[in-house]
Amino acid sequence: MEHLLDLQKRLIPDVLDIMSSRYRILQSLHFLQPIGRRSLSSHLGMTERVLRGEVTFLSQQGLIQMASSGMYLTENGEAIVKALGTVMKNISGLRNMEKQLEEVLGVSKVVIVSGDSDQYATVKNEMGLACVKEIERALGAINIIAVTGGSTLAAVAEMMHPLRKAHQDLLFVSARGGLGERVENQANTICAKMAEKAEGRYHLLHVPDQLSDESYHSLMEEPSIHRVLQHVHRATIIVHGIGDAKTMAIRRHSGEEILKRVDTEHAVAEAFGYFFDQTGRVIHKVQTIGLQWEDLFGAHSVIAVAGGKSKAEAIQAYCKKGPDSVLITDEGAAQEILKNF
Amino acid sequence: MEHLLDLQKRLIPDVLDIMSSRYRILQSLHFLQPIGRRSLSSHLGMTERVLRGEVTFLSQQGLIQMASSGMYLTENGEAIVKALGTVMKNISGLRNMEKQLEEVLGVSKVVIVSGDSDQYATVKNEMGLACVKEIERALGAINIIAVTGGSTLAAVAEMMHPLRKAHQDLLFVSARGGLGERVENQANTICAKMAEKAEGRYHLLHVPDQLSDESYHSLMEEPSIHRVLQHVHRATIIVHGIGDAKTMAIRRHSGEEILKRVDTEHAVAEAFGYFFDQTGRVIHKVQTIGLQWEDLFGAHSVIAVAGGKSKAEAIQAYCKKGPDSVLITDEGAAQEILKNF
DNA sequence: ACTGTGTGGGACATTTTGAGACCTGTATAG
DNA sequence: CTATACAGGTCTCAAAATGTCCCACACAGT
Repeated sequence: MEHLLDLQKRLIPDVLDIMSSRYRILQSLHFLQPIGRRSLSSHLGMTERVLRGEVTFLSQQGLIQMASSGMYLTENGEAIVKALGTVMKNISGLRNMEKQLEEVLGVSKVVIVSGDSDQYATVKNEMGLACVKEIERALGAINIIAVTGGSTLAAVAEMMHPLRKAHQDLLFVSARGGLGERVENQANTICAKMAEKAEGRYHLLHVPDQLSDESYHSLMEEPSIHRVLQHVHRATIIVHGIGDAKTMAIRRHSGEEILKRVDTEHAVAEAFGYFFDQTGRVIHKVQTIGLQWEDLFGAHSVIAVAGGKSKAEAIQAYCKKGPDSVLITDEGAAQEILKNF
Repeated sequence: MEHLLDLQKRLIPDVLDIMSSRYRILQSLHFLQPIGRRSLSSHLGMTERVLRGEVTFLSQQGLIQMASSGMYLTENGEAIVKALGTVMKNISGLRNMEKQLEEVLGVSKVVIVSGDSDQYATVKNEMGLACVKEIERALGAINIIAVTGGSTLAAVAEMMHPLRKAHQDLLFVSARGGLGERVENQANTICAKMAEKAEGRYHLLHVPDQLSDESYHSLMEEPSIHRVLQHVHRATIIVHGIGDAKTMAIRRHSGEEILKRVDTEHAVAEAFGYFFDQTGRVIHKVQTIGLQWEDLFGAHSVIAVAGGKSKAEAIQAYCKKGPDSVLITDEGAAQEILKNF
C-alpha cells in the first residue's frame, strides 16, 4: 500500500499546508522559546495577526503555553515536534529544497516529488501527476501544447486527465519525430495518449527524428508537415524531458563523430535534440524537424520534467542557459544537485 | 512512533472530518457514477453548495471528472478510494462505533480511542488525552472538578495541560479518600497532579476510603473535611473510572462478607465505592466519605473513563442505570461490548 | 526608582472567504 | 421535440479571517 501521507497529499493538500505551517511555528518555538508574537512573526515571515490566530489555537490544543515572558512549548508540544520531525521533512523539507533549487538553477519554479525515480518506478508517475497539475496551471484561452518523448513524458501522459475548463481550446502536438525507440516512449505516441486523456485534439509529426540535409529540406516543403510545424513553433506550453547526453547519443544511433564530440567536449545533457556541456553551452544540435531552440522563448510556459539521481548533472547543465522554465523533478535528483552547493 | 493520524489530529483536529468527508464523496461516486450534484448531495446529506465546493476541489486534484452526464471518478480517484479503504474503515469505523455505543449504552456521548489498553499502555494515555479534551469542553465560568483514583485517572492527570481560559476558576477536589493502594493511583495524588498541570487550585480529602460507622460520623464533623466535602457535593464536573467488581473488592480489602456478596449477587462493576450487577443495580455501597450517588445528578458533566477488553462488562453494567454521562473508552472495550448486539 | 522594550491580550474596523439561492445553457433520454 | 438532469456562472449576505491600535504588565538596564 502507498504511504498514507502520499494519499493525503492528493486528497487534502490544503490541510497539509496548514499542518506544515503549524509545525513550523512549533519548531521555531522549540528553538527560540521563550519568544513573543512580534519577534516570532517576523522570524517566520507571517503577519502578527495570522500568527496570533495560529498561536491561540495551538495553546488551546495544549501544545504551547503563554506566559508574560513569551510563549513556550509544553511537553506535548515538544513531543509533537519530535515525533513529526521525520514526517515533516517529507513535506516542508521538500518545499525548502524547491526554493533552494529555484535559486541555484535560476528557474522560476521547481516542483519536487519525494523519492528517486531511479529506484522506484512509481516516483515517475508522481512527477507525471505534478506535471499535469503544472500544465493545468499554465492553461490559457488558447493552448497549443508541444510534447517530446521519453519514459518520463510517457508517465505524464499516463497521469493525464481531462482538463477542459470553460471553453478552452486544447491542441497537443508532438515536438519531435520518431526515434528508433520503443513505441510507448515516442513523442507521437505520448502526444496522442495525452490528448485523448485530456480530451483535446492532437497533431502528430510523422517524420523520422534524424534527417539528412536533403530529406530535411524536401520534408519541410511537405504541406502536411509544414502545418504541424507551424503549431509547434507557436506552442504556448512546451513539455519536455531532459536526458543524459551519452545515453541519448547512443539511442539516437548517432555517428561515430558525434559520439566522439560528446566525449571530448564533455556533453552531459540532451533535450529535444540539443546537446549541452556542463556550462549549459550547446555542443551539438541534431538536424531535426520539430521543436527549435527559439521556440522555447516564444512559449508562454516551458515545463521540463526529469528525475532520478542519474540525471542530476544533466538537469543542472540544461538549466544553466535554458529558458526560464518550470522544473519538475524528484528528491533523488534534487539532493544530488544540491550536494555541490 | 505514534501513528501519523494521531499526530495530525493534534495539529489539525478536524483533519479526519475533512478527509473522511472527501473520501465519502469519492466512495459514493465510486458506486453511483455518473451522478449529478443534486442527487449526490441529497444522498450524502449535505447541501448542494457545500458539495459543489468539494467537488470542484476534487476535480482540480484530478480525482473526479465532470461531464454533462454527471461526475465520475478518474483512474486516480479510483486508486485513492481503493488505497484509503482500509484506513478509512478504522476512522469512520470508530465513529460509527461511537454512535452505536451511545445508543446501546444510553449515554449522551462516547469517545473511543483506537487500540486496547489491556494490550498497550499508550492507549491509556490516548484515553487520558481524550478525557482532558472532554473536560475542556465542559468548562464553564466556575469549575469544581471532582476526580477519583485508579490507573486510568492517573493517565488523565499525566496528559493534563494548562486549561486556563479567560477568567475561569479551576478547583480540583478528590472525590475519594485514600485506599491502601499505590500512591500514584490515589485520588489525592491524581487530583494534586492534575490541578498543578492544569494550573488550578486543589483540595484533598485526607481520610481513609473505608470507615467504621463511628469514625465516619466523627470525621464528618471535622470542619476541614466538611469544607472539602461541600466542594465535592457541588462539583460541576466529575471524572471517574470504572473498575471490575472483584478486583476492586479485593483491592479495598473488603471483608469476607462483601466478597461473598460480590460473588453471589454477581456484581461486575465498581465506581466510586458503589458495586453494580449486570443490570446496573447497586448491590453494595462502601461506607465512604466522598462522592455520593446523588452528586452525580447535580453535576453539570459526568465523565467516565475506562478501557480495555477486560472492563467491557463493567462499563456496560455501570452505564445501564448510571447518570447521563460522557464515556471515554477504547476500541478493545467497545468491540467487546458491541459483540452482544 | 524609573524608563524602555518586549510580552500577551482585548477591541474594533475591514477585508476576504464561504455558502445559500437562483439562473443559464447544454447534453441526453424518452 | 421536450422534459429532465447536468455543470457552471453570478449575486448576495453573513461569518470568519485579518489588519490595526491600544493597553496593562513584566523585566532589565540605567
